[in-house]
Amino acid sequence: MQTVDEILKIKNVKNTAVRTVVLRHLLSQEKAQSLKDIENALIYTDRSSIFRTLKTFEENKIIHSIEDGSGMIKYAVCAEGCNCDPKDLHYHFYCNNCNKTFCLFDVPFQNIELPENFKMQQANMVVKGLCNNCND
Amino acid sequence: MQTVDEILKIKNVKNTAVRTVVLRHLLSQEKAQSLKDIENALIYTDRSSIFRTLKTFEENKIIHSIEDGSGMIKYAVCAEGCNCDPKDLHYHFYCNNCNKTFCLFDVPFQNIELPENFKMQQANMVVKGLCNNCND
DNA sequence: TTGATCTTTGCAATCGAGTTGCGTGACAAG
DNA sequence: CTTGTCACGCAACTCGATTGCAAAGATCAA
Repeated sequence: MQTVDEILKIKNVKNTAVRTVVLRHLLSQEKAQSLKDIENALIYTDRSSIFRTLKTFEENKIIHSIEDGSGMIKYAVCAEGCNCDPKDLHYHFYCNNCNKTFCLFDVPFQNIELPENFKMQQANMVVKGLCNNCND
Repeated sequence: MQTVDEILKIKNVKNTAVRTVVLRHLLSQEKAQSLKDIENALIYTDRSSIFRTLKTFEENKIIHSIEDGSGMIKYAVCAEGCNCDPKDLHYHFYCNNCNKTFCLFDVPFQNIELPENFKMQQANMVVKGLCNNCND
């Protein structure tokens, strides 16, 4: 696992106090985090600062965002070497019971045969159901 | 194509003035519609009435909702015989240029191998890119 | 038909996630 | 030291989604 400093350096993003704590928090979580999640975890950091930090991270492909249908955008750290190209896509899983969102890096992402003359640039794939903790 | 009356009857939803115009509008569009789209099209119908109508339609599986990342939930009429089960799932396509959302009923939806003990109940699959009109 | 009851509708208000404007302070270049 | 750029925190705002409430309409039993 790369460190906060290494990631920021590789992605050419200047290191600041807020960026460090936000990225450290994201790395420490196994589930994708919403702005509110981060806000609640980092009570001394302002919401708008976290917001702008997330935008910066997303622009620089440090994190990617997921629309899981919860009404809040979730963010997760990109895998090493990810460029957020179609080839880097992966499925997400949203648990209807515990409301957590996982990146399914290990589930193969198959090619989708689009209709004539449609071009894929990105995708947001969310499978919903029960996660291993909630599925009895 | 089924008529508005037939669909409401099959799905056991009482026919009312608002329901008729909303469903008729949805049927007439080839793209998924947001609440605002419908509001703009049906200028004599109140937003909250449309909103509650959409909720009713969704509960009764007349329509399904799509989170395409535009920030607005889009709605489209379910295909005939759809029960909104995993087997009825299909991909959606969001055009980054014209901001329209299509149901890709003809694109086969493959089984996804979830990790051990994860259970799929629904899915929200959105491919983003350029549609046939916008892809030069 | 009448009255009781339940549902639908329209209006206005509220909620909440996301976003922006602005002033301050830190840091860097010259 | 001066100047410029950038990050930060605070407060305000935007806008789609949602709800409370009362009036209008539908339903049903007598």
